[in-house]
Amino acid sequence: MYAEERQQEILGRARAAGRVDVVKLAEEFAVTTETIRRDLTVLERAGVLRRVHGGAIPVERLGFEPALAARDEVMTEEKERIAKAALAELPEDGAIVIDAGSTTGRLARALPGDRELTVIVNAPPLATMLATRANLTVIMLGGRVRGRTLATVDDWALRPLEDLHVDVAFMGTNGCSVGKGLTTPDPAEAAIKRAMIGAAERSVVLADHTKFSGVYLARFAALTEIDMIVTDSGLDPAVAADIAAAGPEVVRA
Amino acid sequence: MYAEERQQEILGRARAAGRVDVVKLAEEFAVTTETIRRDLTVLERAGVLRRVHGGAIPVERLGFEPALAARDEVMTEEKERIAKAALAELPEDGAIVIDAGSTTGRLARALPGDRELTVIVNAPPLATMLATRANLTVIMLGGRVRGRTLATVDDWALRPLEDLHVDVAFMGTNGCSVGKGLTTPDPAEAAIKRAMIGAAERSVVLADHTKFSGVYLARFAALTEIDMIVTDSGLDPAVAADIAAAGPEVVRA
DNA sequence: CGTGATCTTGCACTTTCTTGCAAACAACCA
DNA sequence: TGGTTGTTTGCAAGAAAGTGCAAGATCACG
Repeated sequence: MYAEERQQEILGRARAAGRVDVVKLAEEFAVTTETIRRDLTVLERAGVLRRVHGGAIPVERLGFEPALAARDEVMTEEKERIAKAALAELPEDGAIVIDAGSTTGRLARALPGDRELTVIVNAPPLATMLATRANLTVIMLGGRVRGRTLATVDDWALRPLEDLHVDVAFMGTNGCSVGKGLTTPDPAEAAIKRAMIGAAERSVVLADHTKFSGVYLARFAALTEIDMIVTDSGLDPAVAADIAAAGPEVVRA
Repeated sequence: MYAEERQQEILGRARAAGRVDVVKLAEEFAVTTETIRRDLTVLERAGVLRRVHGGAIPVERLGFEPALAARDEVMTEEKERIAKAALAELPEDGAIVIDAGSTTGRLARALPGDRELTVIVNAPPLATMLATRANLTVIMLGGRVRGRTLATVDDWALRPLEDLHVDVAFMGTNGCSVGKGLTTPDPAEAAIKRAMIGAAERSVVLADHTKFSGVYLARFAALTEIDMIVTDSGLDPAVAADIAAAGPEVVRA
């Protein structure tokens, strides 16, 4: 196993568990704690982890102080499958929007290396990850960066979207219901999402099945505006049928 | 078998398996490891693979950029001291701009946690790092993200700056000379830097002493526009005096 | 304020990488 | 055909990276 692979895996575990432990990692990878510490240093320098005494935590859950061992990323298996399935909707070339979010983040990571694409994002971590890819042109939407979601919002993010037209928007969501459509807790984020969908020829929503049981404050799209919803096999087929009846094609990966 | 064919085959295997091993490839293609290494170098230059110690990994498999961390491994001591010294120029509260760059990145990392500040950045990694801090409001400038420097450029980054006024701009630079002022290789980045300085009440440049021996394509500021230059003790005092005579206060940390 | 755990740092060892050079090979052009 | 030119490959020596070990510093927590 290469050092980079180990680091990748460590990052994944940190995001999944909300925190990793030096000694445990050393045991599981069968290396010494020094090696793990060096890995954590690399990851911290890359800006994706923050080291703490005994281990490290991913930057995106730094805002909340001390270790509520709350799992940050759940349903990783399903999200991976959803992202893979959504890749089928990628245009051969052209432009896409990728919304901020953990599932859409996996989609971004899985973008092929051999297709010339222009990618519009509003999440600084996504921009960092994608910008070094030789086959991609990355455009970052500006604006105030929300600490919670690490996504840009507000006026400066909205305005460029008015002048953009992309082939496909890959969107995340917090809630998805037949009656209320797609919802999210933050009105500012809802505004961005709405603008993203407005700028796109087709809109594809990536949502694991847990997202279909909640409704949040701000609606950013009705189901009729969405062309496809990619979810996992855990979604009740009856609900899937209801949604499909309301407009979007439903793919259960 | 031609080199080109072999490289395509290597790329195919890397994408299929997620990784390739130098020694194994050498055996299977019946060539020496040097040849394989040269192939991997070609593929890396094409932007489709990332070489790692012992082999290579396709870029789409990598979720973060390890190369980024490696970039600021030179002059770390000096950069750290420069960043610390520049902190003295922070306003009590108010707004600042932090330019993209490794030295300014260290400044960002060292920002105090007890001061209410609005921070304007054009580098996604900086935005990610700072956004989770409770005492900071982070505003990201949008635009196309350059892969080389991970900084946003072009029109959408420039326009918001016209409507902004900040107290201090902390700038990086590639070259700094008495005759030619502050220069950088990329005209698009020069435009952003120029706009940043224009939006700021005071401009502070962070530059280690190696920056004073080069001049690059595009000038983004004359020395008279700069209020202070923070550098390290490795700078020739005579040069420092020349610079100071041209306008900015020179601090040798 | 002490104690055990955790962290840093320097060093050594092994594996891997780079680089200069020469041989092998293909291509090109009288 | 034969000579020239440029590319590819292999070899060998020196450089660098990754890892583990050990000693000392630092931290968290009772």
